[in-house]
Amino acid sequence: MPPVLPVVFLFGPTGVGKTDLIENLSGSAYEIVSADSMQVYIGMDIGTAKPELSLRKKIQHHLIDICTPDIQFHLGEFLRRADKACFEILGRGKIPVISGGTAYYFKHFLFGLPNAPESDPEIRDALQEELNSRGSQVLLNELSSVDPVSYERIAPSDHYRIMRALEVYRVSGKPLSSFSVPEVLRDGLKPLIIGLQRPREELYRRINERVDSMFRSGLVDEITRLTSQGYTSIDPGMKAIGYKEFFQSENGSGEFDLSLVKQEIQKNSRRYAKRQITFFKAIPETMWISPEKQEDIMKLIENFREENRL
RNA sequence: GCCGCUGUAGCUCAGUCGGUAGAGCAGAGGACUGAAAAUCCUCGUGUCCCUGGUUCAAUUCCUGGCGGCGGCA
Repeated sequence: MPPVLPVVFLFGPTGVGKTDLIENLSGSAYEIVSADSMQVYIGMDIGTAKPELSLRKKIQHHLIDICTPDIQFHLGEFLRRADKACFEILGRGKIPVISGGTAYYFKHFLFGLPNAPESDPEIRDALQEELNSRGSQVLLNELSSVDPVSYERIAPSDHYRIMRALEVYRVSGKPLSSFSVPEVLRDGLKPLIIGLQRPREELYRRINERVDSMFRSGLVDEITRLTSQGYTSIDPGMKAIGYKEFFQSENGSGEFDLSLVKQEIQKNSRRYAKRQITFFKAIPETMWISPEKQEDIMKLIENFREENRL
């Protein structure tokens, strides 16, 4: 019998108002497990809209500031740490609240890891090198002979997934398509899934305003500090929205057109929010609700906690 | 005031040797097998500025207006 794991999901697109809701949760009854692939990085505070230290003091947060931006954080690491954190929180007699915007992490927290082997950086680099020097057709040909099922499934222009499929084959000797994808909830999981949504227009307005306020709070200083620490566009953390745009717009002399950078960050954030919404919609048993309905949401969470009293 | 250029999708513009039109961006929908803030797929009807004329037919040619931009005064 696996241990029972009651857990609250609180997710929604960037800028929807997750943090504001968490402000209302009691730190003696709940702890937060962040499901955010970028807030894990130390020193990236403003651009990732990390919760304030004061909030993190009021209610314990996990999986924030756990590695430096040169490290590639990934799904497997998230699941290991999130599971561990959740059980520890339960051990303290509290309910874990997984909150964030990385939909992929939520999905696999529910269903578990895919069975395919984890990535191998050396093979991945080698594949990238082959792609650059020989072109995608060579990789496509290889994929069609080694894993025709994936070849059919993956768009020819989706180099990212082509490389992943070849990587799996080179690592394991078996095609990616031979590995099954979990389709039922993990044993013992008892989730309350709350999805936050707002009218699109309102969400975009909030995103634009939040990017403005990031600049007022010193986003440029943050980037300057990170680059002076030696981080460059190739570091995994620097691929985040709010950071990569600075590298892209740099005109060689170390100068950037700030208003252009800001516009790009706003645009990329809006598009990201849209992709998040699409992904979240596919997560089953989600109760969609407006973050304005704070009382209702709190009641849902409190009731869930009552039902799962240890 | 005169001369030249210009007015087409939310924005920037292309185009129709006369048969009511199409790109990029913005935007919308979707996918997602250990990088996911990644990666990829699909989606374009709008008084073609207004007016009159020529014509079977005008957004396209012509007249006259009204905007905009540039130059000369």
